[in-house]
Amino acid sequence: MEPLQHDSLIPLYHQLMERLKVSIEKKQWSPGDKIPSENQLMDQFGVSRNTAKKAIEELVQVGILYRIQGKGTFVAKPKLQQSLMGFYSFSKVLREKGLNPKDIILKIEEVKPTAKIREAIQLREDEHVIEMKRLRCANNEPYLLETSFIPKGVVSDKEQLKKVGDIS
Amino acid sequence: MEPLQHDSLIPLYHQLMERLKVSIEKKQWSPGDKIPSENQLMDQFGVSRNTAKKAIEELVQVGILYRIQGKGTFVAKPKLQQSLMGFYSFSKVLREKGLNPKDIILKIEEVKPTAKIREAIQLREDEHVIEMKRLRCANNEPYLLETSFIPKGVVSDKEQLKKVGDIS
DNA sequence: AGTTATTTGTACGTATGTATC
DNA sequence: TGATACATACGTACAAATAAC
Repeated sequence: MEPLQHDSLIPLYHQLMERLKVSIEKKQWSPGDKIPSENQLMDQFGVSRNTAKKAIEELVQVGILYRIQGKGTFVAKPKLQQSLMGFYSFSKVLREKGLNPKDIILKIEEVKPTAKIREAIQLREDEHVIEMKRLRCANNEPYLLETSFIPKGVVSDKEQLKKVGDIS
Repeated sequence: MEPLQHDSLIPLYHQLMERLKVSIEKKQWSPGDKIPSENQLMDQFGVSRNTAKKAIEELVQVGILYRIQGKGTFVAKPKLQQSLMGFYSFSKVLREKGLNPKDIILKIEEVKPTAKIREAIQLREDEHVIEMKRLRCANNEPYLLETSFIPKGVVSDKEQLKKVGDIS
């Protein structure tokens, strides 16, 4: 492993961040795997613990890693999987902004898609979709009425979707 | 101003974060205002510069503050205004996750809402809505067909919405 | 059950670089 | 030029959670 460039214009923590990111993308570590501890990164890359920590925290921030005090730092689930969760979690963003959001699910049922919908969403003929109508609220004020057609393959069943809807 | 509790279970940077947040919510500072520098916060609250910085960075993270090197730290635009941008920027989240999202707007026009929609979204009788049909894609794969009815008051006109749609 | 080692979390101090004024 | 403010980076110490013995 080549050393980091301590005289570079690019901050050390950023260089380290990239190294870690690459290692994950190259599948050197898999989701759930423990990556080296801060102390180990210190030795391996010749940086201070603070710098190692900062690099890790950046990656935690973007959802690539997660940390458990006393245990270690681990590779998070792949981006796609995460973002599929995020698809239905607009309100999570709102909550992070302190907006106390609430989505009221008006309708949620499996339907046979019309030809038009099937074409738009590129489904096979036999695939079903779930239709969900949601009234999206922030601070108890509705702001958006939304109808979504979700390929059934994306979520295993209605219950799961409902659950996602709740936490979303 | 009461001092922070250095012996509390709640971390200092978290306490300071709350103080700053409250000051902003109480309108002691307005959007665009400069808040005290790290050094000033050090003196005012009796914490180290690192701790002051950490508190600020947390608030930057959630979009309450923003910083400009050499100038200072400033209060960001109100949350609601920000989140209204976020309403139509699912894809921003996806891009942050590296998913190269693209929303194809299939339809976008001003319509008279049906009574049902008007009731759901709590509109006055004379208010119009914008109907938007979007095909949401990630990595060139469509995953969701969405119909939204957006109160006209939320966005000034179709052009603005389209713009938001583009960057979203 | 208790002790120790490991790992992350918090907090301090210091120094230097970079951008703005 | 100098003063101010944020950015990066080092070091240190102790606390808290976990795991292993």
